[in-house]
Amino acid sequence: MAMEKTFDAKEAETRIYAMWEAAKCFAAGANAKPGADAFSIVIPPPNVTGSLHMGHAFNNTLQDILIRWHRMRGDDVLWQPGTDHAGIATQMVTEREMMLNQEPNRLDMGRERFVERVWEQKHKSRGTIIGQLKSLGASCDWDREAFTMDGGFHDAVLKTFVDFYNSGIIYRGKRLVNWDPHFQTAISDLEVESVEVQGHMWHFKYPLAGGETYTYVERDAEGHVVREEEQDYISIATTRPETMLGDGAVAVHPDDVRYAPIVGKLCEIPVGPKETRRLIPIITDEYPDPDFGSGAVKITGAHDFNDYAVAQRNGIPLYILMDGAGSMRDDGLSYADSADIARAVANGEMKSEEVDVDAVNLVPDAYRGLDRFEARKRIVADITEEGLSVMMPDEEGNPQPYVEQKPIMQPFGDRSKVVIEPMLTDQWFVDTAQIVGPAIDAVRQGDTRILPEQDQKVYFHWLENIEPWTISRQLWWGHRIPVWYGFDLRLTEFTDDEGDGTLDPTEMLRFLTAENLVRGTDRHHAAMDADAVKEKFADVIAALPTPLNHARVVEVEDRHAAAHRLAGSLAQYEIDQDPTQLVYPIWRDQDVLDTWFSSGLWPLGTLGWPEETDALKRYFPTSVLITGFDIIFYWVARMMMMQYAMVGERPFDTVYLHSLVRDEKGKKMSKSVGNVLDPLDLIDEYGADAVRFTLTAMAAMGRDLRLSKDRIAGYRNFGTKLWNAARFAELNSATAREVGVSHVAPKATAPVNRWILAETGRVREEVDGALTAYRFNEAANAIYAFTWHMVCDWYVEFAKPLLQGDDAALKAETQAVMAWVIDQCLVLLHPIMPFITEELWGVLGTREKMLIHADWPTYRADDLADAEAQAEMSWVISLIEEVRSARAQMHVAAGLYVPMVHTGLDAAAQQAWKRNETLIKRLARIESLEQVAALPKGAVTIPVRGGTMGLPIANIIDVAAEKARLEKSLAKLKKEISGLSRRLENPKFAESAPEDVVEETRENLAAREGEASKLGAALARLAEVG
RNA sequence: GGGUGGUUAGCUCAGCUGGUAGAGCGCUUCGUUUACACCGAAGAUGUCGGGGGUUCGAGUCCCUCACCACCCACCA
Repeated sequence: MAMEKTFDAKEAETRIYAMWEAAKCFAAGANAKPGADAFSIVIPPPNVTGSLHMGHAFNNTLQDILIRWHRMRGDDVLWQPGTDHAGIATQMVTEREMMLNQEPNRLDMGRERFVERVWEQKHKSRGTIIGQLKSLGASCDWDREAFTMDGGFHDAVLKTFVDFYNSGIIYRGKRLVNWDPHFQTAISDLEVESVEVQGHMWHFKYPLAGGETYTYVERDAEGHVVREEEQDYISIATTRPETMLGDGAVAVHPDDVRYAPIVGKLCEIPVGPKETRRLIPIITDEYPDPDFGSGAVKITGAHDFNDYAVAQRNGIPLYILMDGAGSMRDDGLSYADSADIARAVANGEMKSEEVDVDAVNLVPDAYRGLDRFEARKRIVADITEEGLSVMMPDEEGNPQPYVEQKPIMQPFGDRSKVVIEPMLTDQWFVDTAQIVGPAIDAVRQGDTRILPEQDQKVYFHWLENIEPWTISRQLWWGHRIPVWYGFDLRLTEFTDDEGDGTLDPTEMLRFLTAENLVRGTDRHHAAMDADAVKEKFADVIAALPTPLNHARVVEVEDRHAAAHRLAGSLAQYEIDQDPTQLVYPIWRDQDVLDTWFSSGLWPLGTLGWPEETDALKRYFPTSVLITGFDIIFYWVARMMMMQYAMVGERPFDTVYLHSLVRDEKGKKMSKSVGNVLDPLDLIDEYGADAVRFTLTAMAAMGRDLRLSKDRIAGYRNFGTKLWNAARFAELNSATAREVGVSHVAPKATAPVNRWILAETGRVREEVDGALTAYRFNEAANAIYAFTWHMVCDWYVEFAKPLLQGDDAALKAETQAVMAWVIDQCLVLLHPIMPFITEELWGVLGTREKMLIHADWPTYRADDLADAEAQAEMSWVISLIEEVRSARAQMHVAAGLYVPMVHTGLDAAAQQAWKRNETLIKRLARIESLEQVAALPKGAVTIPVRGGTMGLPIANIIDVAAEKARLEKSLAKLKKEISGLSRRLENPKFAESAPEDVVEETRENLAAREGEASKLGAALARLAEVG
């Protein structure tokens, strides 16, 4: 069959992939030799509704290279694929589509139906990304494809949650967390991005209580008074005036003498109805920086992380001002009642812990229900109007409200892009400090290696300063938190009418109305499933007084439903006095787990844990994780912590963190900027092999890579080059099909064949060495340079005369060597360019196995090394290069064959000539070689090792050009010679430098001097001509 | 404010444990020699960011400065 001139990637890639799949080539353990070592990789699971972007293409190319390489080496290989349910992202995608389809929205749909709807979305889009990975050539064991919400995986998540819960690693609490007002859920620190934006800082007066005054004195660095005045207020700077309503105190630094006179006094928050304005104390704390702003900070514990810490330290009450959407609250108690409670706390009549923060609402009616940014505007306007802004003179000296324009770091949700609000809410947390130890030690001790090594520092820094991890999300799509709640009927405040210290069931029942229950105390339990939970609650019930101890457990939707159900049940009991009809309602936590909590279990979960599966035994710990450095905290660190916590073992032997793929200008690819290169488009245009090779060649460790289409086209051309080398071999019967499949290097006698075999041995070691060290780019470059510049540029050219010559034995030998060498190129290139190599493998021979399962070579460079042949061929190559260079510069017509002479070549050179005469003559366009006593006048001089050669072409030579050429070469040589001799003349060099370096320098110098003298002689001859 | 990486040919970047600079693309000239014009041959281009130090010798190690990028961080 005649080969086409180019490889049709589009047609072939699909066909070849299907062939591999049909033959189950990717299955775990396929091509494993008996007793082979396991080699396993878990794929970083892409979002199930996502599509392949350049980062995925890069990431999976690297994984596939390692997988294919190890598979060919006969290891027991598993590449575990799968997708992530990606809570927020998938919920977002689904809701967007529902909106486009004009389906009812999530809330109208209800939780159960909505979750079903997301599953539909999942099923619909799952194939997309998987198909895209396949078109890239990823050789995952697709039969094992996992999903983070599969039943088995869910078991792993549940078990982990329950174990953590039972050992106190997971806890629930009302804490200040990052709240995303768009998605209306808590998010973790990592999902918040700080962005610098232009902001304002307002300066307001908080009047001192009772019109009190003090002398405010400001001094410069030398202690001179720069300002002194009587003030009846304290000046506060804030970027968030809307939070003033929730202030609990004003704090100043204990050493700040300016405010010493008023510490402990009260000041008034200058917002809201005048008659009900709250007074808050002026306290001291280390937190305020006296040099910043006025040095006085308002403390709003429920809406700022710093303030929260100050409030905790000083017992300052927390007041929640906003709802989940980021609007000023319009629920709970009236403003007047709330203000009364706040005053009672301030007076010490009530403890701040006793305040029901969810009920107290200190937002005045005028601001209730306003969006937070609208409220800010109104409050600023109101304060300014009232004259409570601090005034500063403008350029003309007229006093103006003091508002600084300044850049501030503002937190945004990484997905929603809205301003994140610190919110005081009930959430679940992982106390990561308890499980972080082994994850740090593993890397410290080298049990797990992180590459590039500099990223270890980042890893350590984060883990050593780890904060609790907020794992609950107020979403519907995800692993629902396996915790059920029931009312603690023992602890609720009953009125003991008889005062005898015992609880009368009837008194209890009267008290247990829905309203009281809703405000009562919960008691929660976690378990693997509802049955186990019921058992737990049975114990709780048994401990209750009669008749409640007869109640049976019933699960209801939520807390409200539970309260009503219980109240109803009790009302019924009042009537029929039948305790067996009493129910004890429980309800499940409404929240789901952070997606990263489940993907944190990816290695264990995909291998079947908590079941003791064979896969787990065989492939865990996994060999290497390849992922982007941007998820080192999100994912890598958490996997380390979680696998250690659950099974006490490292999840990976090595973690290879790669960098980001950027556009050709170095910008991060993003949809909004529109600079995204879609890997699928590129695959379509250039073929998967070209895209893969480009990414591999650019994968220098630890550096971002800039992708350009030119580069991809260049590597597509490389594929064509390989294709045509194979095509040449095929046309000349130099293929495995013709000469037979050879697993070992054929024997060769001709230097040119011995030489290429030696070079093949070298490149095989180079490729293996580079891959072992995860230097993907070096592996790519080594095999690229070998294939193109050794095999194509030289060997194929050398082989032409031999293949077309009369020497049958030499021809046969060359065919055998060429067939083998090209096979080796295919084998060594296959991990990087799987499609074209597999195709050629099939075209060039009939084999026992497909290339994907071919044996990776183990011959060593030393086995194939041939010093004599290598030296001889390097002589031949440099001769040809010299002749070509001289001809080009002398403008000798490219196709013209010219005679050549030499002046007494030494024996080695003569032999080299003789044995390679046909090749040299053809490639250098030499007609003949004759020995002469001296180079004729006007000859072009070609200095070679072991003699001087020349082209006696006086009739076509341009004397001036030749003179210039020689002088240029000579000048370069002289520069080198002077450098080398200066080194050798330095006595310290000989003393301290290693012998071989000194020796090499000497040889170098001698060679340069020899060449220089030849050029000098040539110049002299030219002078005679002139 | 900390941390990390970068600054090498016109462009994009290699250069691992110090021995005196490379690749691809682009550019110039020549070439349809029966594998390949997605090609071949030849060629031009570098104070390796500035300064200092260690060393016989530094793009490579140390210090320092400048600029760029990214990550982390609570300055109201």
